[in-house]
Amino acid sequence: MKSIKDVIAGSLLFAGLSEEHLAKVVDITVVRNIGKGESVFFEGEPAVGFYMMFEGKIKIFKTSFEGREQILHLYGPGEPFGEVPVFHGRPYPANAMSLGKGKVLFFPRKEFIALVHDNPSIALNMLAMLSMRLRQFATQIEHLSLKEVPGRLASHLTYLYEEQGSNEKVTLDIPKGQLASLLGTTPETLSRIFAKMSADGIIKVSGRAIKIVDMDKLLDC
Amino acid sequence: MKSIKDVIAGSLLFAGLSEEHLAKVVDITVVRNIGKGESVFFEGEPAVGFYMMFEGKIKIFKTSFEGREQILHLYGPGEPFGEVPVFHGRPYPANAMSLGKGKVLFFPRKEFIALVHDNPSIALNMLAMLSMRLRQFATQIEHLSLKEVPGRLASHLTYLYEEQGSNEKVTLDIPKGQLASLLGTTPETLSRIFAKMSADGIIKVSGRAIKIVDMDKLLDC
DNA sequence: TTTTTTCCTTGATACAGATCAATTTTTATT
DNA sequence: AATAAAAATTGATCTGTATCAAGGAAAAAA
Repeated sequence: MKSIKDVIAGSLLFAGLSEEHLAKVVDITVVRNIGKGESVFFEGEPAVGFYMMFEGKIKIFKTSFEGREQILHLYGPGEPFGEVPVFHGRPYPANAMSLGKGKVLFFPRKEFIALVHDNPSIALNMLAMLSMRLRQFATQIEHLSLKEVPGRLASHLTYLYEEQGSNEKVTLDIPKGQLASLLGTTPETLSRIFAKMSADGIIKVSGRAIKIVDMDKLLDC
Repeated sequence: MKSIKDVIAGSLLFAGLSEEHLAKVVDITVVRNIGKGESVFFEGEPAVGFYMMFEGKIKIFKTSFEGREQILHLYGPGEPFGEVPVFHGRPYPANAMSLGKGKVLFFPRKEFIALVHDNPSIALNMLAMLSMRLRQFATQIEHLSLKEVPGRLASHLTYLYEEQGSNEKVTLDIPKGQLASLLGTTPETLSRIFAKMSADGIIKVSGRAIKIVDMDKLLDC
């Protein structure tokens, strides 16, 4: 089991810090246990700091008036979230809810800002972090607007494929209903598309395990 | 007519810099004239620096394989663009094209990074900048996924309403076709919705001038 | 293991919005 | 002012996907 310090030191945000500075970071961290489906913060809530995933998985999402949900991000251990308000004071722009049992680290705003002043490299890491997220968002907007659901699913599967490395088999790391919300569609539609892709000999689905049978066809979606 | 220094000093990115530092910024800037419809950079192109709008208006956008276009941002004087690649080296994530005749300022990556080292407050300004953009993107994703086109148009009109202040009249600052691309729809659909809203007594359209007749109904869209 | 709950799938239907096509209006150019 | 080019509108049609509804499978709890 990883320690708080392990996770912090292994994160991109705090990468390259000296032992001394790392200790200071650990010093201001607060650990919090979260249960399945528990909220860490809500959209519009005033922000007094930001978080980093310690154990488990969290979703950052928006909800419509009618109750439909769009996932913006999924974060795992070592990934910070809720940092946006830290740098311009406004409330949290979206909701954060745990997908399972887990632990999060909390960094109070004031103390963190002080740390940044001491350590400009944190600011540069943070800039890189936010830049990466902007890029991801741009891709998500592109997909939502210019691709249809099969294309978005195909992109996600190839993304998992590259991430997971092993042969032609990928494993979904979230329930299919949540994947639907991430792709900007409904569970019903996603289910139908999985069925269609299977019928077309593109993939083979058994539970959360997806075998990519024909990568070329998949990329054509 | 504003000078280069005026625009730089008035930008959020370089806000609060001393005269001395401002001079250094001006020192590394390169001015470039751009014509209507001219591209400043393309998606995938290696980035050697970033830009700031000097005169005119620029759109940042993605295009689909079939040629449909989604605008991610519209920027005017004083607003930087193409900064994302500066902080993690990868190529530009989208295209930039001028909407009319104008001028842009270019900041070479290397020189700018050196400036940041000298002046940590630039880094903090940049963090605030990127945070704001993440927030805007989150809203855009929310709208694309959870709202229908009339709702997106309504949001845009109320946004213009707040920005422009004056009575119940707002003026579109871009052609309607470009607005369609910004809202993630087609010119045809947008045109129909304008017609419908007019028929419903919500707004009154004459060219680019929109009069908001019934704000309550508009917010209900 | 049995029960309960959650998640997923499949069918039938409805609709928002894209696309194709043609015209009109507006803006730019000579 | 006349001509050309670009932008916007309107009609007809088609399709992807949401929604409503119900049944089945898997996972969690007892």
